[in-house]
Amino acid sequence: MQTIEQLLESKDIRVTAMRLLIYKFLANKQIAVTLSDIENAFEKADRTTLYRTIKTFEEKEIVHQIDDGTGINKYALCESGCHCEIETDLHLHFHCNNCSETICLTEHKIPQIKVPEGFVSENVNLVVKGICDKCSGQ
Amino acid sequence: MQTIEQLLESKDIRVTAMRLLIYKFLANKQIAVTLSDIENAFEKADRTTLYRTIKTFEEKEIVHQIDDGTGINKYALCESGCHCEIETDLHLHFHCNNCSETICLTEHKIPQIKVPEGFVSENVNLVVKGICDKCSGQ
DNA sequence: ATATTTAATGCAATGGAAGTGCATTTATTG
DNA sequence: CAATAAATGCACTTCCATTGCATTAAATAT
Ligand SMILES: [Mn+2]
Ligand SMILES: [Mn+2]
Ligand SMILES: [Zn+2]
Ligand SMILES: [Zn+2]
Repeated sequence: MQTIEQLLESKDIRVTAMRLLIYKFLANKQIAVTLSDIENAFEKADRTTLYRTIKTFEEKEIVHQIDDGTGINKYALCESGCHCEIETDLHLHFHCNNCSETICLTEHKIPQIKVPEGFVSENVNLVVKGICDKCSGQ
Repeated sequence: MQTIEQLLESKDIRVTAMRLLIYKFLANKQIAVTLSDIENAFEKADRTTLYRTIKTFEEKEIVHQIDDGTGINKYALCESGCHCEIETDLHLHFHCNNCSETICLTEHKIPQIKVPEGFVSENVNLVVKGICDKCSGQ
């Protein structure tokens, strides 16, 4: 069991107060968040700092960006030990048309997708839209 | 074999010079195009007109919008007789990381995706990224 | 401990793209 | 031809992502 500080350091991310706060914020969320979500949670902090913090987290692979089709980038912590760039680690995302929340279905890996001759698959983005468990009333 | 005019009329789209031009432009493209692509092809036309024409085509289901993860909406003609809203008609899209082109793989339908209990799937977006046939040199 | 260097943060500004209100032109219909 | 409705053009707005540069804070060397 490592502390957040240790995790950040192990990924070559220098520990700052802001980074710890943002990490904890993401860790507490069960859903993917937008930059604005983070902004609203930390009103005193500058938007740019939040933006760059997320980008740093993304580069160092403790956060992955999610394109759920809303046109707004969302972010979520990676599973510990995940390698988002590897196809076998890719999970699908669910976007609720009712509450607009987007969640990682980390248990649901993306199936092998066949592409035509001559095409090389490097990455797959799979987003399912519909009604989430909370909104479907069950 | 129906003319473009007949196709538009059958979909309740009034025929105008601009609409015919845009339709032909889309029909000649083998790849999905952005609004800017259309803008560049028709410099005399106003962007709003092009925008609204595409939106009309989309509503009337002769064009589908593609979110390939670049953050810029792309559009492509639907197959004749397709119903983009129906899950079984959904095909996957391929985005080339080299030439940045996005193409419809209309032959490749999206496989049935399992979602957890309580979730209801209404729509699926599947984008494969990698190297296209032209760029892979084969 | 202090000076030097490097990284993080804050502020201001930019740019791209989507979208809208309203006036004008064009097409349709009585 | 007059009346009506739709399409087009122009100006403007909003939202989000991104960058340059000055400032502050942290890390390292002296
Ligand atoms: Mn995820
Ligand atoms: Mn397509
Ligand atoms: Zn929901
Ligand atoms: Zn290519």
